[in-house]
Amino acid sequence: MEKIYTIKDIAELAGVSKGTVDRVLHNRGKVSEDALNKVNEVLDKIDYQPNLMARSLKKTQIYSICVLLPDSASDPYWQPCIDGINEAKKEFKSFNVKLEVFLFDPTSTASFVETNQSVLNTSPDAVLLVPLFHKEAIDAIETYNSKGIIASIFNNQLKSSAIKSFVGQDLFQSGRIAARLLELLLQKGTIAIVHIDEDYENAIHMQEKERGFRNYFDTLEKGKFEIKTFKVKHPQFKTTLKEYLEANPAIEGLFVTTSKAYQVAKIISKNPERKIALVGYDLLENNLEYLNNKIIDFLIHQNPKRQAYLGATNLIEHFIFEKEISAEKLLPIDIINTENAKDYIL
Amino acid sequence: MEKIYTIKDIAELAGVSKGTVDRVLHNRGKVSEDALNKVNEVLDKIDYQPNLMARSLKKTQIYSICVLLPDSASDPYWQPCIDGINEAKKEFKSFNVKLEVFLFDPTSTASFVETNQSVLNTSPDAVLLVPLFHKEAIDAIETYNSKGIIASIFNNQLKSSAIKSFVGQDLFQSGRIAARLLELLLQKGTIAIVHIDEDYENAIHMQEKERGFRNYFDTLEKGKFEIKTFKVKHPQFKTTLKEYLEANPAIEGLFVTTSKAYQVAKIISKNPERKIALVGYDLLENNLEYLNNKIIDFLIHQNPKRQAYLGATNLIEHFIFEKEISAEKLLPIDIINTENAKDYIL
DNA sequence: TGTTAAAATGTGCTCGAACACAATAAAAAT
DNA sequence: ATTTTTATTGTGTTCGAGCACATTTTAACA
Repeated sequence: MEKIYTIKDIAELAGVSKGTVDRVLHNRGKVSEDALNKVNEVLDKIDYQPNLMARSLKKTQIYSICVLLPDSASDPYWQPCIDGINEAKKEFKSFNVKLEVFLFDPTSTASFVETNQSVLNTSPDAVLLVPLFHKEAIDAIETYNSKGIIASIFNNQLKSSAIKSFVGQDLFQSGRIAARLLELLLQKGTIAIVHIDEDYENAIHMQEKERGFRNYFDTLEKGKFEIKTFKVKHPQFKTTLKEYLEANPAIEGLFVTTSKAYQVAKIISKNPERKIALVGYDLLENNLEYLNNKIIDFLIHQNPKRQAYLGATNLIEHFIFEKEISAEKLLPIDIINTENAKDYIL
Repeated sequence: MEKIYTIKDIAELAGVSKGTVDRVLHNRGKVSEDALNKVNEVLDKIDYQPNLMARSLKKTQIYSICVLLPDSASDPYWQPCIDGINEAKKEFKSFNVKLEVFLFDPTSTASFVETNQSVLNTSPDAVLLVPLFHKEAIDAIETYNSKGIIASIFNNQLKSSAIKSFVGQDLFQSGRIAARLLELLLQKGTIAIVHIDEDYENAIHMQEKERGFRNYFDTLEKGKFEIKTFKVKHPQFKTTLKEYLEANPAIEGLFVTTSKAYQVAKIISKNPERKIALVGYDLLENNLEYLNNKIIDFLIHQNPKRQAYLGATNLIEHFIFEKEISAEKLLPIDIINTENAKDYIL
């Protein structure tokens, strides 16, 4: 148990007043070289840890953090994010931080831009956002940056020097995991990657997952597996997938790169004689239902709640504990089957 | 943004002094009925949240928590626990808590008893321990309890009214997960549950895992799987398992209930013509090696680091934030394969 | 040498809760 | 009615950091 030093202790050891120590610690200047040396000598010798209670008690400034994410009314995937933010809120409610959530419509670029404008008008100290629209997100982040507002992102990776922090998963690896699972389920055969509900060109996450998935099979003994790709957007989805499967009777496995595996499961389950292995993403209620029916074999958990929570706490702790903002935090990629699913929902 | 009330605010609203408010809040008595009513009326109306910074700044009492766990020199499984404790230590170093680790020899009951005695001599405020020896653990916990020392456990479940908190996993469910994985790997056939390195009678975790494992297959269509059990303690282990497998050529899958799957993998790998599916526990380096060689198909992660961390923070937050101690915290049971293993190690 | 400006240093208050102690009011005893 | 006892209420200090302001020291100039 080492002694805990206070500013007063340091002042006494250095033979100066606590005002001077304070000036040295925050290098506010107005300190003679002589005094500076005396204080630094003491600081080198001891390990001074400022008392954070005292600091945050004194500081009256309230740090404001805005969180921008898609409205879960449009896509239930986002609900856990709000829960994660609320958890962070609760945990740090005693501190001088204000967390405010702004929702935008994930189907509308305009809504995203507008919401960013609203956030900008509150001139917060930091913004945590889901960069759903590539170009617009970059624009928004650069605007924040130019105004001295810290910008962090989560869920979707995005390369920009204006971004201070990213929380998410390694999507390439995520694709490899799906591949490994389908390998175990099938041993050999034809598998289709199914991209639904989003534009392939705009959805980097789909591309990365596909890359990882194919990469895994490329390193395997050749000839065992054949990998196809199937892309389709929502409205026409049902009939097209049905036709696609009928046209490709060799397909024994599907990898759905979005959280919409339940839609695929619905179609598969109509033809129970044809057994098709199915791996998808996210613990939506619809997905869990088909997981329990064993139509879906595995789900990969992207842990949106934890992503949001960590994104928020990373910023909060930066402000109140002066912690370094970690540039990248990759979450473990959880494999979910019928038996461990319930542990992850809460 | 609701207003944050202070004791001074309450005093003004109730028309009394802050000393009186303080006496009401901590019901230290010496308050007239009239004053009590006035203060309570205000308290009912507003949501008073004491400023924890101010409180812990004033309080000079240092809470002491002792952590008792097996020495990782005897079993590398325990190393992550120490890491978890250190993480908790670091996170709360500014607060008035002292975390002290005491190690015991997991192979020696006497060592466990002695270490508990040492802990008792420091008369801590709380103890967090791994109750490796059933009877002795109960005794120790009751002693702590009688002296007003809070006792929490992690890793191994133990039923006793003297225990304030348990952090761990649902071991029955854990067995079911292993079962589900082996079902997927084999479709049908003979599987053996392998209990090694510990006394089956004293190791409740083994029994629970076996129960869960068998329970899963009991609910399946009969006749597809046959489940056997194989128990052996360390020294004679190698030859006996080898003989057992030769005597039972039908066995196509093994479920190892301890962290020693690598020992089984070593034997299996000597005979590559015979393909045996293998599921075990814990991300020890030896296990990971065989996982990457695809001798081990899946590992189940018990997350000892997080168990220790949560056990510790649960107690810490009880002391400094007056949080309720949660009686039971069951961690998710992570499924690990070649592709997501590295995310869980850190 | 005296005066003024500038630089350096020290002092004292604040944040909110906790608690010791002083002050006041009410009740009891003379 | 006055003193003493007891019950109730209020005041003031502390914790450590941060910062405004007062004070002292040193340098610059007339």
